[in-house]
Amino acid sequence: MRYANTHKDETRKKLLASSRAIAKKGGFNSTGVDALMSSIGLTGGAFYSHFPSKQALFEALIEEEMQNSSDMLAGGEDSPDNHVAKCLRDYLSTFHAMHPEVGCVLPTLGAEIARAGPEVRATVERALKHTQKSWSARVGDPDAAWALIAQCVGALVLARAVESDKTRKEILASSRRFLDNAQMKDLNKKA
Amino acid sequence: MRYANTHKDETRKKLLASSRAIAKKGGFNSTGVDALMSSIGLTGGAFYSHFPSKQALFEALIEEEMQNSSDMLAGGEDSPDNHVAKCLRDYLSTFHAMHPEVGCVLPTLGAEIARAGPEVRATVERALKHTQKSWSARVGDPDAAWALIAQCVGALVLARAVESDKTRKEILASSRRFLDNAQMKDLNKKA
DNA sequence: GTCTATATCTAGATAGAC
DNA sequence: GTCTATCTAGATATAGAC
Repeated sequence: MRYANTHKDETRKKLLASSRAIAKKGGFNSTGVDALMSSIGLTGGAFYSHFPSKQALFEALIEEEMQNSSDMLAGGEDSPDNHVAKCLRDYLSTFHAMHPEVGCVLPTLGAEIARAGPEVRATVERALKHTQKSWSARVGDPDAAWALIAQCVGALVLARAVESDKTRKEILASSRRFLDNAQMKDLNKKA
Repeated sequence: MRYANTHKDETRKKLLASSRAIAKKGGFNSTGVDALMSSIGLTGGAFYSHFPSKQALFEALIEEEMQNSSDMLAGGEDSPDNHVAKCLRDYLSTFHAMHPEVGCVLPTLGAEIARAGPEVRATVERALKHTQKSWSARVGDPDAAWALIAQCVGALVLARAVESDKTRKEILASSRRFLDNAQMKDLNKKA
């Protein structure tokens, strides 16, 4: 063979990594296969050795993204008591708002997910429920767990939709303070 | 003239109304000018008698949408004390989640707004601040006002991103209960 | 596995007839 | 103001050479 055993895997990994960033920044539909491939130094035609269609890439991409987010947010058994508070602080940061390419998929691709097929949405649902369950155990309130997730996603959407830095920061800070004031098991311990 | 004085205005109105629904349902970028025009019984070429570009339509559309939402959510001086609670109940309804075409723009087009120019985002910012100010006065807490808006938008994104009706309803109900339990001036009065 | 070339389709936008 | 026809550009996807 002209290429090493690991070559295909590595290309696929690079393609996924690069596509995730590009799609989160500019939208998935709005980005062409050529652009995705040239971002890893290849041409458009080579794409179809890795995925049967652009849609298949979307599915793989969302699965990977949700897996990552959900693992990070849910946290392990060894996570500190203030794990949720830490997640909220990071999620609701200016850095996150300013860098969609390395952030959560939901604020950027949520609408495209909503329009996607049942398999994609089932993947998203599984991951969300995983986070919600974990947070529910930590904060001692299943409703609050869903509400925290919603609050985070919504605040990011708003923060990115406004024009001024001032308002952006205000939205994020207000969300953080609001959640800090909510009485939940571990939220009031210092992050 | 071959067309009545009011003809152009009416066509423009119909175009805007139809485009709003279509864009909120399927995304703005993903929908072509031909589709928008044929939805009001015209052909693509006629579009450019009403807007200089597709982007100009987007700007007009977002402005109109945000104006409507913001007027509705902010409410007049004669609004009842439980105005905010009523808004939350309607916003966080299954009906809203199932009918993006007649709902708020932010959950569906928030990401596209984030990628748009400064003018569009400034419009959005103005409208959001209007709602926030009004709600802040009503609930007596500026942070809570931003948080409520974020919670609403985020919950809708999540509700539409999941696959099962059960989880969708759970997310919306949890958000409603969480906000009901938050102690704010008018939130605990029956909606 | 990747390349170039290409087929096919759809997009935004313009020109000129009516 | 709207139509048809068309230009140009970009998209997804395939074919065959290397």
